[in-house]
Amino acid sequence: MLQLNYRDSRPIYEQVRDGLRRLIITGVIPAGDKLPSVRSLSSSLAINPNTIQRAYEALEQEGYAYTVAGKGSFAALPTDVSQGRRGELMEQLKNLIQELRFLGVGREELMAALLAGEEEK
Amino acid sequence: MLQLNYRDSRPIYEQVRDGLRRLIITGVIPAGDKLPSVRSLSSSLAINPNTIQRAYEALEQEGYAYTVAGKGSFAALPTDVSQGRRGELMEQLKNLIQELRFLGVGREELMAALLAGEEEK
Amino acid sequence: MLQLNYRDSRPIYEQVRDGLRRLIITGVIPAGDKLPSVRSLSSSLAINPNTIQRAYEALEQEGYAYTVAGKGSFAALPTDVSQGRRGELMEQLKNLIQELRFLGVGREELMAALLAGEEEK
Amino acid sequence: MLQLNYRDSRPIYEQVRDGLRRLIITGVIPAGDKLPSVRSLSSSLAINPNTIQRAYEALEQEGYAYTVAGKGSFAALPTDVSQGRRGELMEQLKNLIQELRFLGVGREELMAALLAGEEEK
DNA sequence: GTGGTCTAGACCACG
DNA sequence: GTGGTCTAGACCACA
Repeated sequence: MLQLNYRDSRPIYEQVRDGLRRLIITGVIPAGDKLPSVRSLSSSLAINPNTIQRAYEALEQEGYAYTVAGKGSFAALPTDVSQGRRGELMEQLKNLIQELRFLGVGREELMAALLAGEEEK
Repeated sequence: MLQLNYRDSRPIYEQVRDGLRRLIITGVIPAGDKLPSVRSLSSSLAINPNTIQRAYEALEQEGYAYTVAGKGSFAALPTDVSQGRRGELMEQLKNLIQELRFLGVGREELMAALLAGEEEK
Repeated sequence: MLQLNYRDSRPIYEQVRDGLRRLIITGVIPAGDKLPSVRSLSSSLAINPNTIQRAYEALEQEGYAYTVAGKGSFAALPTDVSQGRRGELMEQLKNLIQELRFLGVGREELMAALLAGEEEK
Repeated sequence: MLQLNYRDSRPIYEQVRDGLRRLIITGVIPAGDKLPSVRSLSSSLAINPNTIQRAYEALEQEGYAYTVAGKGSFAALPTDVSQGRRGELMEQLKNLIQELRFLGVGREELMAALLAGEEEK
């Protein structure tokens, strides 16, 4: 379900966080559905539970998930995602477009990327 | 010329690298022009030369700069930038668009960001 | 009558306790009136009776309610509330005001909050 | 410098966080000053470094401190404190006043608390 | 069974 | 020397 790369410089908990976020964004885990438990994920990924929990805390802080003690963690609604996250992404987008344009990527190609994302969804 | 933020979680050398890259992308430092020397930057930013050196090495690896022994570092042409960097950015763009769409950002707003980046340049 | 929020980090029994306390404070349940029975609350909230029971015990310890064996629990008089609770609240108030002042909230705004609370009652 | 209570139900890291926050609010640690290092505090309080670090992370999230890797953590400006924290405190204040009024505490006494906080500062 | 907290101890990146 | 990350394993509160 999740792909980890130990050679990546990003810490494990960020990789787990990003992987789970992606599952939520892509609809693999619909809003309201339960995320894998800390323990099950830690054993299936062969990673310490503390590390997994840290990923969940980060995800919760962003607003992509919420946790009910004794019950588990669940995917939140898109409207629950923090405004900070939104602003951060828009900032990233702006910089990304600027650099890609510098590298000679045409507007058409960028448009295509925009629409491609559309279809996948 | 460069703005450092000690409160940023990114290490200093990454901030220097990103700052220089941005100067190149925005055309403040045109292709072929000399980048500030390690010594001058390290003294003007009050930072250890090793840290600056590391930023230059990273920039060179990405292809945004090249070093001439005894002469200094220079801004490279857009076409010199590594293919790896390009692919990475396109991948980022795809994911970014997907997440923003998930968060309810309309195609129009994304288009606007794309065109806005255009004007700034 | 009571609003539970499973996404709240507070345990359920605390939410029940706080909710009941609030009903008493706001006069929705006047002093001497019977509180809902453990059974009725547990079924209407779809919660384990043990959890409800725990909330009642906590409330009783604070002095906001008292239990008559075989009859149920009842809202107590304000004068029955424990001195410990009073002192605790005054301590909280002092700290709260100090922090708000530190954050730049003016005396006027604090005054307004004080008077607003008055009207609601 | 900090007072811990193992009999308190609040987790240690919250006690540390609250204690440090208080030191900042009261001006004992002025804005920009360095907070004790994770290691020094952990040894002086005889607590595991991980627990201390968790307190620092929480404090940073609230905006009361910021961390520079390899340098330490520092007290932030009041204006850096998150808006969420502000709203939370105002909500607490409202509820607190309501309960104290219910318990028979007069407006005069509340005013006094407000002004007392003023003097201490 | 679930998440929440804590300890003990380790290695690494950074400056 | 500093914080950042991770592991291994433990106990507790909650429902």
